[in-house]
Amino acid sequence: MHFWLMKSEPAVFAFTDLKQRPTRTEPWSGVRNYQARNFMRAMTVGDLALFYHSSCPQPGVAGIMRVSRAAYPDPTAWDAASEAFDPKSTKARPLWDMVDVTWHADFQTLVPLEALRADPALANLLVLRRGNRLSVTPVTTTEFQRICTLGDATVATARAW
DNA sequence: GCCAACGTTGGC
DNA sequence: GCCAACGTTGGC
Repeated sequence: MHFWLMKSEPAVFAFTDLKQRPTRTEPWSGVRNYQARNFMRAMTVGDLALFYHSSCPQPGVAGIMRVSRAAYPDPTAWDAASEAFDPKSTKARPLWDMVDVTWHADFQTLVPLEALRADPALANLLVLRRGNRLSVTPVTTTEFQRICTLGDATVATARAW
């Protein structure tokens, strides 16, 4: 069991969008960074991930999702019509992977970026590092639980630990 | 819109 | 393999 933080611009795909999907599940496509891809490859089904809203009026952690399918090839990479198209990736030799994520639990409140920064217990959180741009990062158990406390997550989350 | 930080690209 | 140029990210 590992914990992660995954960024998305809410104007493109928000936490509520995930919750409103018919199966509350979405493939996390479009990651085009090797380090982030490798983190996704390290994920296992059942891992929990914080859904982080970036590039928006209120950046912060919006809720919790669960990895529901391990890494598999990202088809948007070989779709010429996709913004995430990458000619270096082919069906025969896929370069980019994605995982499926499923809504897991809401927070009572969004945990704003400034609250993450203000918390001494989160001093080493990777997403707070200067200039960090990784869209997928690992989070320690302690950090994950701390952020859940800040967000006052529902009991469903507590049971999953 | 600005700009710092970082990853990627490509010439050499 | 170096490194400058470029593009992108993301907070402010």
